[in-house]
Order: sequence, then structure tokens, then C-alpha cells
Amino acid sequence: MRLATWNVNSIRARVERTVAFAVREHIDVLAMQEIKCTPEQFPYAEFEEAGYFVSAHGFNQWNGVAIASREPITDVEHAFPGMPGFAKGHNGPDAPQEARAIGATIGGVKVWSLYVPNGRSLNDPHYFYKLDWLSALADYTRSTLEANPDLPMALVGDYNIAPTDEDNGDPTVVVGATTHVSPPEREAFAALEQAGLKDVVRPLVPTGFTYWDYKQLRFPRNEGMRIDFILGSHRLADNVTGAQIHRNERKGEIPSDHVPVVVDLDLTGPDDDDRPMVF
DNA sequence: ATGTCACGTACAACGTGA
Repeated sequence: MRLATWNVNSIRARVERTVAFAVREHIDVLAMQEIKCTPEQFPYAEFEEAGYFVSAHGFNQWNGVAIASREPITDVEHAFPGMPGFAKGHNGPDAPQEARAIGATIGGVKVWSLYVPNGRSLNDPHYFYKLDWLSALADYTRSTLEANPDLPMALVGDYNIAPTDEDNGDPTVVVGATTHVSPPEREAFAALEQAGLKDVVRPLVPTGFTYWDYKQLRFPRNEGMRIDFILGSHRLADNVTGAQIHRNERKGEIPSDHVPVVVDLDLTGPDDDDRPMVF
């Protein structure tokens, strides 16, 4: 299975380019973030003509997540258990949820497409929402993998965190001054690893950014950030055979500000026992 | 110079979010 994640920054603005990439790179499962539309507005036809099923989740022009897959998508969820919501100046389990997570089972793999809240600034309610959201995601991960330690599970998407100093090349993003690099955010990311997940791209692609701001010639200057990740349970991580960050997708006509991150999984190995694997 | 985008509202230019 070839699995990809991509913050597309509006699927309606970029459907042609998105599908072309998926076809050209033989992507089996594409997790998208920031589709910026409702399911009713999603351009399904272009995906279906290319042989993909799609499950989309969105409430309005903000956020929105989706999964496209060559194999059927089952057991779709529109939030992970305990996912907090957000409204102006108000976050927590009683606030309305946003469209930032879609989960499904595909070919025996539990896949989550995640769009972690941005945080906006270090004293903004959105920042505390971001930390709460990540804490709840770690709780979900821990309890899921305690109940089923051998579950092949991928939590992929735009985490809006640069885990190391080398993951930030944007001179306006500074520890102590902005989001994405603050110690609490980095601790929240590390907690996901402590809950049983591994960054399955980093060992194969140790350097490189996944996002460059549109402003101030960030891409030509290569002043980007590494904030899009594919995190996997041990069962997933043990079966990765390749990984790529498709930097060239930041070039050309109307690019997203993010590029696709891809992993190849061989889930038909000797320790696969009796689990049905489609790919 | 938040020197760029995308979307909604409303039909021009601004507000919102990133």
C-alpha cells in the first residue's frame, strides 16, 4: 500500500493537480487536509474517474478533511473519541467540534487524516485548544493501542508543529515568540510517540520541509517547515519500505503551500498471520 | 509591506483564517 498525506489548501481550487499527482505516483490511499468545503461541494467526479473512492468531512469553508482510496473505505468516523471542540474564546468537550479528523479502515489499516489546530499565537485560546486537541489524540492513541497492540494504524496529516529546530527554516518562526515550535507543542508531539507512534518518514527522509508560506519568497529561499507527518503504530512502522517528500509539488501553477508526504507499506510480510490485507 | 492565498458576502472590497 502506498499511503500519502497532503494539505491541499482547498480541494476545489486544486482538484486537477491533486488527482494528477495521485495517479502519477500510484497512490493507493490519499489523506487530505484543508479541503475547505462541505461533502456536498467536494469534486468527487474527478477522483472517481481516476478510480478512487472518497469519504469527505467538512462543515463550511474552514478546515475539512478527506480520504481517497483505490480500495473501499469502511468504518468512517468524523472525530476521534474525546476530540475537543472550539468556539470563539471557548474550547473543550462541550464546544462544537470542527472538521479536523476523519478516520476509516482501508485494507485492514486504520487511517486517520488529521488537521491539527494552528494555535494562532501563544496566548490565544486557539493555542490552548491545539494543546488540548493533541492531548486527546494521545489519549485516543494510547487506549486504542493498549486494546489492540498489533493494529496497523496511521495518524497522518498537518500537525502544525516543527518537532526540532532543524524542522524550521522560517526566520519569522522563533521559539518563545510563535506557535509551531514552542516547548509545549513539541512535548505534545513527543507524547504521541510515547503513546506508541513512530514518525515513519524521518528514518528514510531525515531532512526536508513539507510547507512553505506563500509570503516573502519562502519557497525560493527554502525557508519552510517540516510540519506534515505520517505517524504509525509499531505494526505499521515495522513494514515501511519507502518514503518520499514531494517537494516539486510546491512548484508550478497554483500550488498548495504544503507538499505530499508518502510511504510505501508492505503489509503482507511473514508476521502478517491471518489478517486480511488487500494491498 | 502579513509584498500570499482561498473563501464568503455580495457584486467591490473587505473580513477571516492560515
